[in-house]
Amino acid sequence: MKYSAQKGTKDILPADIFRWHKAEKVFSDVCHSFGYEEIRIPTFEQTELFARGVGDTTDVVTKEMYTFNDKGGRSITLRPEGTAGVVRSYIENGMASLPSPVRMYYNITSFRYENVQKGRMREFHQFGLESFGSTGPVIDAEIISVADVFFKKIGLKNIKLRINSIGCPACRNKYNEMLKDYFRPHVSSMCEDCQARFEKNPLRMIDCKIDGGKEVVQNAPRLIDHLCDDCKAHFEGLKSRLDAVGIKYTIDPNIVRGLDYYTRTVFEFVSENVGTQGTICGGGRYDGLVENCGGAPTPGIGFAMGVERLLMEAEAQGVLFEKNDSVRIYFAGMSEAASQKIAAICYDLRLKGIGCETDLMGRSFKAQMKYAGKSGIPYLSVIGDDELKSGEVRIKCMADGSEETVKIDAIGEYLTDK
RNA sequence: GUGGGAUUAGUUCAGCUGGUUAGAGCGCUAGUUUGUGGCACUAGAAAUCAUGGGUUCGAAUCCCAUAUCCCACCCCA
Repeated sequence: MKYSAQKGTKDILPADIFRWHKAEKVFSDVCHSFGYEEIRIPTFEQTELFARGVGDTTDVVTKEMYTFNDKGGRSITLRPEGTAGVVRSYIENGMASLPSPVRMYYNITSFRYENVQKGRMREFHQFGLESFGSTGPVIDAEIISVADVFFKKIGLKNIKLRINSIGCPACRNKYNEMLKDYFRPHVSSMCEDCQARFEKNPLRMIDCKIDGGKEVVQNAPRLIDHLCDDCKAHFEGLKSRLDAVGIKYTIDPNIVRGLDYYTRTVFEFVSENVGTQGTICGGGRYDGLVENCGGAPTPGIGFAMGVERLLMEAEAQGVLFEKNDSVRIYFAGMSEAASQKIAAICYDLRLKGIGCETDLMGRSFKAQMKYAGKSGIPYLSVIGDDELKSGEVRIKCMADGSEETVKIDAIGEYLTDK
């Protein structure tokens, strides 16, 4: 039997892991610099939470969830995103009593049963963050700047920020009615999807790929022009805050977001190298979500970033990720006695936090040298009877071939100074 | 759920219109005589040619189905 990784899943191999470590480090550092602390939530939750939180009419919930009954008869779902779980945790752990805003970031895998394509997997990784308790546009702008700073720190260029406001339930309902009135005479001439959208979610008709080019669609009233006064003020506040910091953006009235919980601010960071799945990071405000999940009315906002997409973009842009070689020195042994001494030396060095390697294959001296050369380990030392007798070794710098003599007890210090 | 392209050693690929023991580069292991590497040379291991059927005297090669991979629709990170 030949086993293979399941459709839509991928191994992250040792040869590539340094890129992930780097991205994770930068993300957590940036989040910490804004005062966010990490939260780790479970991989699965009760199905109901996602149906409630993400919205039971969304594609994610209706056709993309990994749902099963466990042996106790509970309906379990592998998280399709992180927000619902964080919200659950916020409520369950009484975080409302913590100083506001409560800010958390996370690094998780998510699961969606979808057809695979470029930048889209069934198990994928997300960096995300959530902030609870603040209504003002100040936090909206700050969330966006976390992502912006992160992209700069990673070294990505030309990631475009697009923002929009989809209003509060009040202005959105009013707008939906307006849209329906507008489209009603034209529905019959539109695509099947749009005919379905007309009843369920007319907002979506605006960014339809098929009918999008039609004059009727292009001239349709835009939500951004029909916000209530409060929502309008909020959006203006966000823009002026972004301007103040110098973050560039474009207003894209077509950003809708497919998760039901969003209100007011929605945004995306988009690239052109990830195929048609260009959204590297997407997020927005969700003022009704905590209450909807059983908590006290609490405003919230957050984003999620697709790590695979992020790394793909980094690769496409030729961003360099440094790989720090943790193994500093290779010891080649000339005899059994030498190799026993080497084992003791290595043990000591590792206690001191210095990485080292020696032969594990029973190789000849020559073959050990070959391995040392190919492995890229920066320093080399040969230990044989002479060294055992003298208590001194010669340490060779592989890059330039220079050698220095060092007492065996002082190898650690020698390497630390380098 | 719907389309298009692909699937041959660990990996990247050859294998022409069906014809004996399926090849190469890279990688891997060992050696090129015993105290200094990456190179070079030599040898070796490694493939039920994605899986299951079918056509044929004969299939990696032709046909069908399934799976997986890549890309796209939809949707999202």
